[in-house]
Amino acid sequence: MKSEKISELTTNRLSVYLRCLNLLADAGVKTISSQALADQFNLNSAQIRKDLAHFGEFGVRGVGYFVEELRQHITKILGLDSARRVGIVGVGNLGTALANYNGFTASNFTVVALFDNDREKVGCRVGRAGIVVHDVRKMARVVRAEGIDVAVIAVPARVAQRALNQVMSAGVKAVLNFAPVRLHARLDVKVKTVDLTISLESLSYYLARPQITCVTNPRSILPYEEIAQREENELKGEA
Amino acid sequence: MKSEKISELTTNRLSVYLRCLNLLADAGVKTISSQALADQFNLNSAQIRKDLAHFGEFGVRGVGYFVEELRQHITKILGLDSARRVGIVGVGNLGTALANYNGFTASNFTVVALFDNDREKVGCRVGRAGIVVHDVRKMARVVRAEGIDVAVIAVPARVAQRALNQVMSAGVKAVLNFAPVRLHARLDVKVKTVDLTISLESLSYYLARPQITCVTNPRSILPYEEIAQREENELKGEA
DNA sequence: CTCTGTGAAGTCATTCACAGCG
DNA sequence: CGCTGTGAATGACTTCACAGAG
Repeated sequence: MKSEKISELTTNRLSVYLRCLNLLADAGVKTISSQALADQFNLNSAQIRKDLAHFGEFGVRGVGYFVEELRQHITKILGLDSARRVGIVGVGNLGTALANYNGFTASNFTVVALFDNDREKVGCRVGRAGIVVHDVRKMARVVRAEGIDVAVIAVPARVAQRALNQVMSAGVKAVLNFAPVRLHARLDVKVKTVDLTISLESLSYYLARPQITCVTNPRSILPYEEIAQREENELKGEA
Repeated sequence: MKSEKISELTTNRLSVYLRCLNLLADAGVKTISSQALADQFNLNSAQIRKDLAHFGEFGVRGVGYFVEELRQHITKILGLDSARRVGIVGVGNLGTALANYNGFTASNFTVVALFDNDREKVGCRVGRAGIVVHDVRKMARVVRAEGIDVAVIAVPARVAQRALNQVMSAGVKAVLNFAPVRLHARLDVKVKTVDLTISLESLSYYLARPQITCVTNPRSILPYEEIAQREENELKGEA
């Protein structure tokens, strides 16, 4: 394992590889070549080999990679072998939806606490799991008591920086932000923003220019057409 | 307006500039230089000038850009001057949260229909606006009747490709996908995926390596420290 | 022979630096 | 002067292409 800097593009792809390897392992596939893996998502095989090479030599020449082994390596690289405890700040529509979201579990994340500044909401229990809503002002205490590693910011843009500041004061080092603002964080705190406004407006740009051939998802015409045909046959009674 | 290909990185930034210009306009600011704009989000001023130059010469040398004028230009470039009608496929936690999401409105998007394959849900009305849930098999008809431009896929990963195929059959050309899978789309259909799993796992990677200095948000130490101080003073009764 | 790991080449994106307009 | 618009330089990421392991 060399200790150079790994770009976010690489870690994002590792996550994609892992997802695929989990499926392959479930399907009982034992080995896979970088080329076969690359074919799954229109990627270059050298890219995959380079991404993995940052962390060691996992492959066997002439064979490829052992699925189960590589799966475990990437799981460890991404830190998904140890459980993470999540706190969600903001119990609105989004915060509530995220509290119920199952996708966290597969990645070894568990939502253990919710925070809101609305007196009405504090003390309530939310969702299937009945997670309790704490007062934001008690954040530092709850973060310590519950061992929270990761915060999710699901408050209005107006108060997102304030929420982040509280989260940072409480000692949380990793934050997933859904508010459509650029937040200022300490250098030792990792903030990742999911900005729906940017995604939507960027879509709108392409919608306004139907002549532009889609840049994302190139080379994916052939496999689709087949699937589409099959699906369309399943639709009965629609013109 | 030159007709070269505009990268998604550029359209994403345009969306960020627009957000900032809207705030400036509200604050009564009349003109702004690329440098002042760049300072707002740790960006290079040449980057901003280049981004804008793709679409025309909007600036005035020695002065900068007129806020209101540039705001209108970018709004038009992103196609946000004409209203967009959105259909959401999948009325689970996420679909419901999105149906109630206010952020759409600011970008001139309106959610006009929901779709689900669950008989229990079809016919129900969801959220404040009481948007009706249609059977997915009626999608083509509803898309035509309601003039839907944009689809949001909020179904489980397992059935996301099927949902996309139905959406494409119905003639929708722009899709925002929340399912954690790589979807295959026709070349004339723009799909933008928001993958929470990737975001989370990528965060996990940095969490597993506290020694790594955060790569995103560089150069933003000084302004934060002040704000943090102010905020922390607001927190009474917390250690 | 096949498929990895990797330097070298290529492509795309950002930043520099400055001519030239207002 | 100050600030835009832009070629030229740099840097980041991807792909090529091949030596060498199994």
